Order: sequence, then structure tokens, then C-alpha cells
Amino acid sequence: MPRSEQANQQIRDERRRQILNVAAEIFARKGLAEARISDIAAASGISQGLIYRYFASKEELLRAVIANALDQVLTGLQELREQPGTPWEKLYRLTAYMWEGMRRRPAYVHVVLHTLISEAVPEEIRALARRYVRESYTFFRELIVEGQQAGQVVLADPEELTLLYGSLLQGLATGAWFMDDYSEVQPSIERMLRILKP
Amino acid sequence: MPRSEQANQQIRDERRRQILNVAAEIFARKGLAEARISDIAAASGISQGLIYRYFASKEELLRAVIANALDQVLTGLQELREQPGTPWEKLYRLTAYMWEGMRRRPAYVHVVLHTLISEAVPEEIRALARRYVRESYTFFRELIVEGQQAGQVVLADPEELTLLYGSLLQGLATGAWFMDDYSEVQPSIERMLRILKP
Amino acid sequence: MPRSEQANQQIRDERRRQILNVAAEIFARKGLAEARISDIAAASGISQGLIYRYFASKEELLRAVIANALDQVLTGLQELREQPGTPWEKLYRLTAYMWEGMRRRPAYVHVVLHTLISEAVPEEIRALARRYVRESYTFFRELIVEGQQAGQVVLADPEELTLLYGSLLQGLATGAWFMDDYSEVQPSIERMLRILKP
Amino acid sequence: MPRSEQANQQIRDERRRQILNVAAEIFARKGLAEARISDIAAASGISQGLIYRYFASKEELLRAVIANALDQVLTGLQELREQPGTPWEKLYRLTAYMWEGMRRRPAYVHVVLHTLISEAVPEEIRALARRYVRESYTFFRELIVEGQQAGQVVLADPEELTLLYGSLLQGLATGAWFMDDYSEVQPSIERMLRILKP
DNA sequence: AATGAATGAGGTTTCATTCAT
DNA sequence: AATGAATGAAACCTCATTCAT
Repeated sequence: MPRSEQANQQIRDERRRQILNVAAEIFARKGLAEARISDIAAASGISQGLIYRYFASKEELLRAVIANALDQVLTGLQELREQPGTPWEKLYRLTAYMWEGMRRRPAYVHVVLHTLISEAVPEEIRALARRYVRESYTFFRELIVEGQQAGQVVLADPEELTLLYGSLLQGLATGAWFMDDYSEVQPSIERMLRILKP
Repeated sequence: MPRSEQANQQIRDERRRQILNVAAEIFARKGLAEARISDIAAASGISQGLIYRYFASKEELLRAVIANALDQVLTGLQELREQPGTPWEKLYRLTAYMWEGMRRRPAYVHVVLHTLISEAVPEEIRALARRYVRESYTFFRELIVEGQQAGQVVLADPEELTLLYGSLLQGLATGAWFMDDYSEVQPSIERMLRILKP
Repeated sequence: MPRSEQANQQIRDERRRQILNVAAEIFARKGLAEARISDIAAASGISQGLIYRYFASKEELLRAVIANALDQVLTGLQELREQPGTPWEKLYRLTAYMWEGMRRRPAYVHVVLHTLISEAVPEEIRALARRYVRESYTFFRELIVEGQQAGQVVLADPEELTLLYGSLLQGLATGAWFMDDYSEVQPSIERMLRILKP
Repeated sequence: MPRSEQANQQIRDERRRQILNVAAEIFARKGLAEARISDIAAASGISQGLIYRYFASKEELLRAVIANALDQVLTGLQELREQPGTPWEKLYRLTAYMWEGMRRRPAYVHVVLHTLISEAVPEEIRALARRYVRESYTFFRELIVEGQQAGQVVLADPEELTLLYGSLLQGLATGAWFMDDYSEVQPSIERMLRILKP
């Protein structure tokens, strides 16, 4: 007797997520080119062939990983956007949220970084990854301008402040991974925000 | 014919440097895995075979590129170390020097970044790249501590300050490359150093 | 419940024949290697797995298709053999029958052709397909010899005549398929037989 | 010291032709799908990789084989066209030429047949193969019409005659291959032309 | 010193077939 | 009887590297 439609769907959903998570990890560590489908299959405990029932190609799998990450971040930002508070409070929550995200899913940050820095990745996927960064920066900038209007953020060029703030977050996200000596150091949110203080 | 031998050696040195520069560019854009020896040969205007007269393998070539970058940065840092001035003046010069370097040789930054984030690169080479970062951080930290003693740098945990400052530089170096919207923005040295101000 | 068993058997027979017909079509268009079991399953409206309840393998399925075609042609030839008339009348009926068959079931002709010309098909199946041709040729030859004895067929080497006549039929069968310009042309039976006329 | 430009070119030309000839043989026996690049490499006595320095893909190789065959046939037909004689003499020479060609390069005939009969072959290549047949048929038709005007060919529909004549040739070309019993039979040119006689 | 023809290992992807349900 | 998820064996193709000239 065939499995019920529902049971099948559940199996498929679960498998898909499983592959997606494993792939994020492997892509994060090796990048698109050096990540082997066999690595992902082995780490998922399935055969290589099965991956192709869920994703059309290795590149398609990477795209799905990034779209997934993008989705989660955007959802989080959207929630933050809707919360009340002064601009500075919002900046504080945003910074905490980003920092927390980097700590919990470092793979996401690294997949995106790999994708952005390698021209070998198809432009379409890179565009997706760029959107990931751009959306974040746009939100940073909004809050910075609000903060300036409220007198809580220094009156400098908002573009410059956004770039500095964003770069700091990005540098922290990537640096912590491979600088063992500093991986224990936990910079305080307040200190990060120092760069925006009047 | 010593003259001819000398000339030969000069040709060899010249060619070696040429390959090294081209390779830095290509490794920076694609990473180790996706950079093709044929790309490098073509861009250098020589045959594939000839590259192997200068470098034993593709990995060896990457190592040479990184060693070269490392060498240049360390030399620069050493010069800065020997110059006189207050700690803050030194920090200013250091920041300007790093920023200038990133702007002039972005390829170096990216080769190192590629190497650091990809586990597919042989550990030996990654260790070299890590040294690149570590040496810089060590210098940052020295100056920060000196600055604290001179009352010019905020009295916070030096490790934390070093990480923040280093991450900011690193984030600026990588971010500017692919964030077109912000590639024109020129953050001021003073503002970068804001993060260390008392 | 004998009734249900009987019904079951009927369903099975029906389904088997359905798969066989679909497979003939697909094998005819793509050949053994490029015909996908999934194509056949989809076109039959059943799952891939189910095909294996009816046929042990893709090759086995091809064999059944050819055996089926062979069976139908041989039955037809047998009927012709038993009909009365002069040798020439029989040749006329044979030619009309073959031509009609090609027109109505072009897939059969093409499956057989695919099988005959591809060494990639297992020898056992090719032998079956060859038998298809051989049996026809044997019948052609019989009638040609009879015709010669009756003075209705030219007195040339019967082998040569058989080959020419058979090749003509075969050429017509395959050629018409892909020569669009000539697919409308309907050669008359008399003209085909011209090659055997005294 | 590098090889001279000329020597290199010679090596390349020879290799290319060698691969082309071997490939014709293998494609003729197995068709595009079942012909293995490894088969062709082994039969050519070279590595698989080398084939890709001469032909971009397996399909591209098939295309080259067919273009090559097409080229040779068209050249031959052109020469025949320019020779003097009555229409019937020309038809005789044409038939002899085609028959001779089939006997000497049966592989060409079969590659073309494989290509025409399999929908799995890319349409672009099939179009090339169709051109092979069409050009021949066009020439057949020309001579048949001329023959009719000269009273040497029966006054039937030229299309019908062309189809019959072409099918006969085609059937002979393919049939002889796998009908062992008849492979020794050598039909006379005169007898083949019988189908066009008044 | 220099070239580029040649090799061969290894990766992605496809699909016939099996098997749990 | 029926499904479709899962497997695994090839096959195509790409390159780093070697080597004859």
C-alpha cells in the first residue's frame, strides 16, 4: 500500500530541511566550489542521488540556503521594525539581534560571505546574497537617521555612519571565526554602538 | 658569460613577480579552487607549463602570494613601530596606513580572506594567512595599551578594544568591495578611531 | 472469490498491454538507451515501481515489445500464406499488407530498426528482431520463386530479388518517417512490384 | 624548446581526423546515447580528456562526424552533376556511386540513420543529417525528371519515383548490415534502376 | 627557457532498480 | 496491487600536472 500523501509530504519536508541545514554548514566551511555533494550527502546520512530529488543542482542548493538565511534575517528585522522605543533603544536591540544571530548561526554569515567574495558563484545567487546585506544596511541607515533626529546619534554623514556600523558588525561576524585568540572575547553592545555616539 | 646569467636571473625575478601579481588578482576574485592555472597563465601571457618552472603547484603559488602580502604588511608595520609620536598619533598613522593599504591592494585583503574562510585551503597556508591577521592585531593591541597608559584610549578591556578595532578595519576592507552603494563613502580616520576614544 | 481473481487478472492483462503499447511508442522514438522508465511510467499513468511488477527490467520490456510486434506480423503473414490466388496476387496482397502495417504501426518498424542497428541492445533481443526480418524475407522469397515458376516474376537470382524487394519495403518504412517532403507521397503497390516484373 | 607551430598543427590535424574516424565507427554501432567517450578514447588509443581538446562535447563530436560525411557525399554528388552523358547514364553512375559509398563507408550511413531515427539527438544535429538525405533526394529527382524528358524514365509522378528509388538505396544500405544471409548478395545496378524503367 | 599536447583523477549528475509502507 | 523515496553505479567533463620537443 502506498504511503499516505500526508506522510510523504512530511518525509519530503523534513528531508529538505535536513539537507538545507547540512548544506549551509558545508558551504560555510568550503564555499560553493570546494563543497562536495558527496560531503553534504555523507553528512546528511543519505545517498548523493537523493539530494537531486530535492535540489536540481549544487548551485540551486546554495541558492536555497541563501534564500533561507535571507528569509530568516528579514523576518527578524521586520519584527524589530515594529517594536516601540526610542531610536537608540531600537539600535540597541538591532545590534543585539544581529550579534546574537551571528553567534547562533555563524554558518549563515559565512555562506553569504563566501558567495559575495567569489566571482565563481553565479551572479544570480550573488545578487541574492547582496540583497541580504543591502536590506540590513537599509535598516541600519533608517535607525541612524532617526537617531540623529532624536539627538541620540552623532551628526555625521549617515552613509558614513552606516558603513562604519555595518562593517563593524560584519568584521565581528567573520573575524571571530578564525581568530582563535579572540573568540572568547565578548564585546559589549554599548561599546559597539560607541561608534555612533554623539 | 656572467652577464647573461645575471640577465637571466633578472628575467626570472621579473617573471616571478609578474606571475605573483596576476595570481593575487585571480585568487582574490575566485579563491583557490576556482582559480584556474590556465587563467593565470593566460593573464600572465605565458604558457601553463611555464608556471611550474616558477611554482611547484597551484597551492604553492597561493602560499607565495600570501607570503608576499604578509611580508609587505609586516614591513610596513615595522616601519610604523619605529616612528616617534604619542600613542594616539601612532594609532592614527596605523589606521591610515591600513586603510590606505586596503584601498590600494584590495586583492591582498581578499586573497587572505578567501584563505581564512575556506577550510579547503591547506592548513599550512591558512596558518600563514592567520599570522597576517595576528601580527596586525598584536600591534593594534600594543598601541591600544600604550594609549590607555597615556590616557588617550578608553579604559576598557584591551582585548575587547583590539577585537572591535580590528573587526572594523576588516569589515571595511571586505565590505566596500561588494557593496556598490557604499563604495564611494570615505569614512574618516577620526571616526574610525572613535571606537577607542575615552 | 473467483470473480475478483478473474477481474484482477483482467486488470493485469489490460495494464500489461497498455504499458506495452506506450513502451513501443517511446522505444520507437528514443531507442533503448534514451527511453526512460519514468517516461514510460508517466505516459502510462502509473508509478515507476509498478512497471517492475509487469516487466523485470527495461530490456525485458523491450523484448516483450518486439516479441509482440513479431507475433502480430507473423500471424498476418500466416494468414496471407493460407489465402488462395496466383503468386502475383499473393505478392500484391503481401505488399499491400506490409505497406498498410508500416503506415498503421510505424512504431513497430522503428523499434525493430532501433534494435537492429544498435549494438548496445543485448544480442538476445537483437536476434529476436532479426527473426522478424528474416521470417518476412523467407516469405518474400517463397512467393518470388513461385512467381518465377508461374512466369509472373522476372527470372533473376531469387536472393537478389528478395533483397531488392525487402530493402525497398524497409527503406519506405523508415524513410517516410523523417523525410517530411515526401511523407505525403503514396507510392502505388504496382510500382513497388515493378522491381519484380519480368 | 617548443615544437614548431607547423609540427603542432600537423599533430592536431592528424589527431582530429583520427578521432573523427573512430567516432564515426562507434557512433554507427551504438548511436549517440550508448556510445561512450571512453569507447572512442580507447579505440583511438588516447585518454578521454584529450578528446575534449578537439571536440567540446560528445554531441559536438557527433555533429562533426555527420558534417564530415555530409561534406564528402555532397562533393561526390557535385562531381557527378558536372559529368556529361544522357540522363540514364547519369542515373547509372549515381546509383553506382551511392552503392559504392555505402559499401565502403557503411559507418556513415549508419551514423546518419541513428541520428535521424532517434529523437534523443539534438534537433540541430538531426537537421544536419536530414540535409544529408534531402540533398541526395533532390539530385535523384533532378535526374529522374531529366530522364522522363529524354524518354528514358517511366512517366510517373517524379516524387513517387524519387521516393521509391531513394528508399530502395536506403533500404539496401541499412539492410545489408544486419541481414547476414543476404550480405553476400550483390544486386546489379541495372536491376535497381528497373524501378525507374519505362 | 618555453610550449602545448597529453594524461588521469575526481566531481557532478542521471536513472534503473529496490524497498518500506 | 501500488507508490515514490532511496540507492548506487556509471558516464560526462574539467583541470592540475607532466613531458616530449
